[in-house]
Amino acid sequence: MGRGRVTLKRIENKLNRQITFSKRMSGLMKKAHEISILCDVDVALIVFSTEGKLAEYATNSSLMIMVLLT
Amino acid sequence: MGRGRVTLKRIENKLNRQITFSKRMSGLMKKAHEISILCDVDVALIVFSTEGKLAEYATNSSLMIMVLLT
DNA sequence: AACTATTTATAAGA
DNA sequence: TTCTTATAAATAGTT
Repeated sequence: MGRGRVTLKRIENKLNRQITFSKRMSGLMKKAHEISILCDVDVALIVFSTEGKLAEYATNSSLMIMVLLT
Repeated sequence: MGRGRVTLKRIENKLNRQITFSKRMSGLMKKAHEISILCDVDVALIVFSTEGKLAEYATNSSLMIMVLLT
């Protein structure tokens, strides 16, 4: 997407990696939300690094899973 | 996307709902894989309905979580 | 299961 | 670092 092709390889520059993470995480959560509504499913999504948990998304009914993992 | 706009509402037709689930689940797992590589993070993604678990995706290091939930 | 017209996501740029 | 925009990518409807 965007101005160039994606190369599936760790982004070495830390700032660029953080920027990409922030943008893509929004996209991923939006997609997760959409599939949950459109297809009437529950979704639990957890993203973490060695630093700890970075982000999470969960529909109501899968909240229990998130609690277990928090 | 595609030939029409998305309306964020449960797809009532069961076949269409299953088709959309299949298409979007592929997309979601691809995106999850991409962010894990590009941003060097671990991702766990679980999708289920009242029928049971439908799909899952997890990077190596978050496999433990998936095992807990299986 | 393929195709493609279009919408949507996003990499760079400002 | 929020906003823009050119372009890549996802996908809704179709076959």
